[in-house]
Amino acid sequence: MVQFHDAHADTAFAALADATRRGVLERLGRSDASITDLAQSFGMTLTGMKKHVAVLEQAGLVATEKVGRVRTCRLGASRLEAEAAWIERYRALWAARFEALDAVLADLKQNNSSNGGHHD
Amino acid sequence: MVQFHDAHADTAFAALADATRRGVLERLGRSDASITDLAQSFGMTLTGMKKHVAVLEQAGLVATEKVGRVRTCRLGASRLEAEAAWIERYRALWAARFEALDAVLADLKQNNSSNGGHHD
DNA sequence: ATGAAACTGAACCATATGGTTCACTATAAG
DNA sequence: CTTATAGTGAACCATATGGTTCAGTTTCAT
Repeated sequence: MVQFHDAHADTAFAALADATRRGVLERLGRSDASITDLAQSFGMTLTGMKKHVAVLEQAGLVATEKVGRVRTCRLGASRLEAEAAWIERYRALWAARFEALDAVLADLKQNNSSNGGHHD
Repeated sequence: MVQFHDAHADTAFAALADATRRGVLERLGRSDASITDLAQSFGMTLTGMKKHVAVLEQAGLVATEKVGRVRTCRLGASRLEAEAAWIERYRALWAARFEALDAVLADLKQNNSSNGGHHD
């Protein structure tokens, strides 16, 4: 029962798992924008876009502030650092596994001509 | 209408957006495992685990091979390279935005008074 | 040949997701 | 004061997701 539940990774990756939301991040990378701006850019209703923004905000990827009647969205203070760190950690796992595989392959190549060596 | 639809990013991030699936990746980082192994480790039915593995396989994060009656799962050939690249690209966007913010703040500090504090 | 083990597939269930419309509030602008 | 603009919230809808059970199928061991 390993289980290790990381709620932040859940919400962050879920937020990134949608093309519209990734598009919003890219858009906000160019300049801040209102909900209306975003809704229009991505051809959807205000309400729909507001939900996407809420998801991104929940994940800490976007920050918003309402002044007057317009809510302005910008990239969140939490840069993608946590997510990048997560991915890097797993890339290390991959590397380790594939190094092991490489070792096995090298070994096979060595014993190849001599006898019928068998591994794992 | 920016839209830019990247189907691979969709499936990859969606695959990562689940704690059980991330746990499976970690588990496979230690050693290959059968569906039964994984199901037991995570306290769920064979069928349930098989679905998770299917999702990971679809995303290219896991590869499986069935020999005899047991299907062995290992980390996929697609290391998290695409995902890491994606994230790095966006971290660049973040950096650009925050550099702009820094410039604004620096400007403010200039015009403020001769004695300045600090930011960030 | 019998039976257990490992997987597979279909059907089902509850909840989440991505989107809509409609009614409403709050702020600008005339 | 009146009206248009920007956003909000509730209700709804279709589909996807994460899980289950149950009924196979194949393979391995007796």
